[in-house]
Amino acid sequence: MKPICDILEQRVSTAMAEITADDSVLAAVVKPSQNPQFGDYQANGVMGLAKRLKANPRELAEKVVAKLDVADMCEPPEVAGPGFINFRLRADWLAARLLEAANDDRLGITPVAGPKTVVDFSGPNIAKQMHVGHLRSTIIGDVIARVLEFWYGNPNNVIRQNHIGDWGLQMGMLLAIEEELEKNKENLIRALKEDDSDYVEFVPLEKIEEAYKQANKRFNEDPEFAARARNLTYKLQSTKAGWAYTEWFGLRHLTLSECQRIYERMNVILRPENVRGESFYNDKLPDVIKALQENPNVDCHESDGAQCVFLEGFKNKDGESLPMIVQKSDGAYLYATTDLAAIRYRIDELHAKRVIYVTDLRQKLHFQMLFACVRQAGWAGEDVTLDHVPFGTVLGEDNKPFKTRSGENVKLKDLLDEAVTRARKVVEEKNPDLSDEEKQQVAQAVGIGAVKYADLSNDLVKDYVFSWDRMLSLEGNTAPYLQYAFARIRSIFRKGEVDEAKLLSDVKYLALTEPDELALAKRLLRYGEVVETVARDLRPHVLTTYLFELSQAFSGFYTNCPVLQAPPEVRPTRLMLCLLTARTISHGLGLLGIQTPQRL
RNA sequence: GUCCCCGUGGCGCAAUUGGAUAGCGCGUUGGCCUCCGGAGCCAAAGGUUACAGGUUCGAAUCCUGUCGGGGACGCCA
Repeated sequence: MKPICDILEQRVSTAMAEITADDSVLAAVVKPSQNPQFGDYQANGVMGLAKRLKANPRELAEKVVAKLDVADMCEPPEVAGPGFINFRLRADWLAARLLEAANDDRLGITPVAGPKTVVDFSGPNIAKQMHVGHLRSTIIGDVIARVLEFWYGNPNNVIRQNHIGDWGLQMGMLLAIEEELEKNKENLIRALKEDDSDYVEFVPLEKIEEAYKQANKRFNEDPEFAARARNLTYKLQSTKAGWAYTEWFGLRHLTLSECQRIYERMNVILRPENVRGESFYNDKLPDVIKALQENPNVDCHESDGAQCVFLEGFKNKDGESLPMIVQKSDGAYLYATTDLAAIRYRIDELHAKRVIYVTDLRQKLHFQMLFACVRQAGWAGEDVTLDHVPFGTVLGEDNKPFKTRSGENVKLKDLLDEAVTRARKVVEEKNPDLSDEEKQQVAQAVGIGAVKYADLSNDLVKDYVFSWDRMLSLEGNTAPYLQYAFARIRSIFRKGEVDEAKLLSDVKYLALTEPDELALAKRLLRYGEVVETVARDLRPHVLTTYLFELSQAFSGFYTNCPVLQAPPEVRPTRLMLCLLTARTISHGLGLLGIQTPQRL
């Protein structure tokens, strides 16, 4: 079934087309009503049309209503205010749709064919532990991929790409340190291999990260070291046969294994085969420069020793044309170059028709220039959509970027540990009778869920303050609240010893009469249009808001409508409402990468 | 200096991107429930949507300016 909004949109615009000769686009602009007194849905488009036709909007609306065929699903529509058309859904139609949803794995949501889409997210760096700086991109990117996979009904249509930082000077610096250590047989990377043939099992990334910081310092203070680092960078990039490449490969493998563990703990779907790091594009970079220089539509030339692309409409602080540097004066390439190579690869090799970048909003200008450049170069045609999904900063209680007391970036590993520890206390309090193992599983789901939900539940472009107390609260718009709601519904089925398969096959109609039943039913049926909105606008908080409102609607229903003690003629209907609510919460949280334990 | 983003009851956030009387949670006040794990429920108080203009049937949303906060702006990503 299509979302109700879309069904009505189509019906109303058809009616609008019948009463006007104007064949330009006729948008009915159907939206859910904010206020129940105006019905369930409203069409706002007639007022816009009236303006174009210089007609009286109310009269026009009456004409549209006369042509409108919605008797199967709605009470007779009403014209109200300056020209709104209000719709109230019929209880029997709602009931039929709910049964349809209940008997469908996709909750009655029809997949919509979409473009082949690349989602670029996470992007950690080699030799560094993942930290809060990677939190949002990783969480949000995964959600976007999950939502599009579901909405398109075809997981193969969505390609996750992890554009890791695994190349460049910082690698040379680290290799320079390693070179010194090896002289003293104290080597950093190889020591791990000797300890264990599968060095993945031992990952003192902390040690490597320390060496990395040391290398940065040395690089700035010691010219001999700096020269050696540059030389090793060159060696690394010029041949796969040498020591430098081998060491680099071990380092990379080690870091990625650690990342993989983090992704799995976070319930984020991102696998080794999704990794296309900077190194992957290395041999494609010279051709990027060449292609830009030879492209008659692109102004790419040398400036102050660097190769730059100059794009119209971009100015620097002196009001001069702002260059996008694609090759430094020393011949090295930059992230703009790799991003250009990546975008070509995604369009030409992966056949992407839509590319989505999930990064913090400080990179906005970079992506504007990048997109402008590939458009101008003709590498991305009109059939390709390029999106940057920018997000704000995670702040500490002091309203400054979230750091440890000593001013370091908070490691994701530590953050996840603390989330689970704190969630364990909540579980301990709520349900002390669970087995130790189950408590730990639940704590995992609740803790990680809380962190993710807090990140997703407000507008992406805004900063938010990281607060354990708020995100782990069982009250308000949080993951634990929804997980608890789910667990409570599951407990109804346990207590009533309900055979769900039998319920589904037995129930042939739903008797929706109570206002709370109807309100819940209508809320349940809006799930499809919510998923559609998230897929279209890439705004996950629309989904969190919906799930919270759904739970509130359920609360009202549950308070006023007994389920297990209900008389036999209404009990199946109410059980079905419970079942669908639980499934919708679970499915929605699933799209957010959050698990729903049966008990909490 | 230029550009971008943000500003909504005491606090935290929404408002389906121009729709009707700006909603929700926390907190506050008063009431309700001998009931499926209170995730309670109902009611009340609390708003000039930072400010000033403008656009139109209609503005938190669009335009102009001001104030406040954050960010970006040539060899980092």
